[in-house]
Amino acid sequence: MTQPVRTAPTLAEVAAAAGVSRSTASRALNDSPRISEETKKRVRAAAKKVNFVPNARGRALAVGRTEIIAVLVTEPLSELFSDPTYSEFLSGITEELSESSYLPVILQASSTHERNRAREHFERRSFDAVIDVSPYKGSELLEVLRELGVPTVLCGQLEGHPYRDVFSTVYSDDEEGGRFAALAMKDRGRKDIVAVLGPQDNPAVVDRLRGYRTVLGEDLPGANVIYTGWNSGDGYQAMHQILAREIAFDGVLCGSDRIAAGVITALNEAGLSVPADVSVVGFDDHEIAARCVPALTTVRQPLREEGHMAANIALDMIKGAEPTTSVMHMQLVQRDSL
Amino acid sequence: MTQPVRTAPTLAEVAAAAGVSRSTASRALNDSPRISEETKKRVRAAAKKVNFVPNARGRALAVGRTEIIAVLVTEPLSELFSDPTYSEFLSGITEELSESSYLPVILQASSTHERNRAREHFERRSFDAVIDVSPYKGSELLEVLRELGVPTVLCGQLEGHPYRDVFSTVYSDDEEGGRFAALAMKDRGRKDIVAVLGPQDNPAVVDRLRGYRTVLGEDLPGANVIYTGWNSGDGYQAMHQILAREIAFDGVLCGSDRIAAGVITALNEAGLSVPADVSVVGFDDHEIAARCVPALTTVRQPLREEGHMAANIALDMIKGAEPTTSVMHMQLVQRDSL
DNA sequence: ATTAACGGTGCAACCGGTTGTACAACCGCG
DNA sequence: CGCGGTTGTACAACCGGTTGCACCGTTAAT
Repeated sequence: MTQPVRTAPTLAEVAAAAGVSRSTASRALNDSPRISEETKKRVRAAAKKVNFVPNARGRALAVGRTEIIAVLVTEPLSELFSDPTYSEFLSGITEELSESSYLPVILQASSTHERNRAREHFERRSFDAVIDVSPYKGSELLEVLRELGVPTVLCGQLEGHPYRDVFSTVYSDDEEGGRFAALAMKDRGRKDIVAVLGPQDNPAVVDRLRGYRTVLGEDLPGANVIYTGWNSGDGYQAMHQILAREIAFDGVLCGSDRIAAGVITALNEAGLSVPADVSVVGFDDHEIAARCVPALTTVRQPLREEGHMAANIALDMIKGAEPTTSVMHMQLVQRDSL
Repeated sequence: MTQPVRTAPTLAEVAAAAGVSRSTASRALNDSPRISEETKKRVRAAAKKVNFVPNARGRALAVGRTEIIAVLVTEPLSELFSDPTYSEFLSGITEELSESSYLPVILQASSTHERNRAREHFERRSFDAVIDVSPYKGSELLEVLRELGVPTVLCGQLEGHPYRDVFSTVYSDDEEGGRFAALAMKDRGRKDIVAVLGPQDNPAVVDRLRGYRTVLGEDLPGANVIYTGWNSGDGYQAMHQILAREIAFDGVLCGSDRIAAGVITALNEAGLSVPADVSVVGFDDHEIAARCVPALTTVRQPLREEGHMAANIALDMIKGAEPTTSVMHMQLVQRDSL
């Protein structure tokens, strides 16, 4: 039982233990070419012996970086948590940054109060870069980040791209995804389409619908478009509403795989067979998609790759790279529900 | 259109603008009693004028604190995200800390790789305290934190309390919650009980079951205990299995409100009425509970308050307080499903 | 009138690293 | 032998704040 509350060893102690100066110790540990192999070995041994780890605060001050990247979440956490696509995306970020010395941390800023706190820490330069996961809200913060010149990556397309020249952007081409889903329906010969989408104010939803329309035109009448939440329960309920209307339809485009799962359940309960009577196409290629019965044909959104991309761009911007915009491409995953 | 990439003003600039020394400027801004009101005003005006915000890195080095508290998540994010109780708890932490100058950040450490990264940043003293949201896994990290003497709060009861003397602990009394739910069943005269719980390896589940058993004894036979996931779909499926067994039961104890929602759906589909034929009791008092039909009787877990408590303990420990253990109490919320 | 007390301020050291530059020791060369 | 050129190291400044202490000018007490 070693006693804790050990005070951390400093570089000076390492230097003393190795019989060199602080500067030499620092260079040795940072593998500077100016230090002899001999000395490096001795310093490394000393560092290991006293369990030296460079103090983040001192290092940050000296090098002008904290090596921490904030992943900014401006939605309520509960909303974030209810959308499983986020977790995939966030994992992508973490995964990529774990190759570097940078640490991603999630920063919640949903309430005004929280946003003010976040703002303060941005002003204090607590983070080297910011990845904004849902830049649709909280634009005051974006304004602050712009003014401060903090490297920032927006995940999602901003209408009118007000910050295009200052911030980088990463997003999946939702319109393309919509086209892919709609094309699949069309190829299958489906003519009377219903769409059960996510929230109407969600930009991705808007874009996907535009994609649907590009392909389907009047085969997807406005009355057949329903906006709802992202969950299977929402899909279930929406499909019940549609069935109650007693309109004819032979295809359902869904805003998420979970919506699709609910839709299929409702269809089955109504005695309709998928895909014999009705074709269903999901969105996201969430793990639930493969487990559906029948397995769900869906549009895969490269979320993890998007995370990688966002992280890499952030790193590049820290090194001084210019802002860029990169678009990730969607992909149709053929399974059995079409 | 002001141009960005402004380099941040330093304390020296403020001092110059106010015609005082750096030290005086610092004290004035920190409201030291040794500075005259006159001077404070002048310095504050100067600071405001040049938009001064103290640099986190310099400040951190000087005061020995980063003013950042890590909320450590050792489960996969997806798991965290699938459990809505977390979001409530996390909000509690954020809420409480937003009153202080501390910033909570979520640190994901599910993979070994991520854990190593986290470990490094702990060793570098990047954070003033750590709140471990799910201390059941990743004990190597706990060991590191103990050795480093980083103030740490564990959220959840650890078997054997191996770190009781070093870390603080906050948890809800799950066993008590189990007793409350079971007592309600008993008072209602229910004799044949079924339990649809969360994952078997979850400590809260174990404790709750113990609470059930304390009250019900043989009214809850082992064969009637089903372990499953936390979602309504899981509850739905579990109840189907139970119904297929054709055993007699008149009460269902559920591990979460969402499980309960699924259970009720399944019961209704089977032609059983809640609460006339079967009583159902949930857990958590999640928002879904009040919206259920019939409205769900459930055990309220004071998640938000638990978050407040964890945050406060962390702050106290940073100031040097001894580790403490605090138990939050459960509460039965009577509604219509019993 | 001298001095102690005190409020207000500045100097300089410090937190823990990194880095520009000076310098000493050594080499080979003319 | 003296020179320029390497190589390896140390000194000291610096990053941007905070803080112990000395010092100044007042005013009150003796």
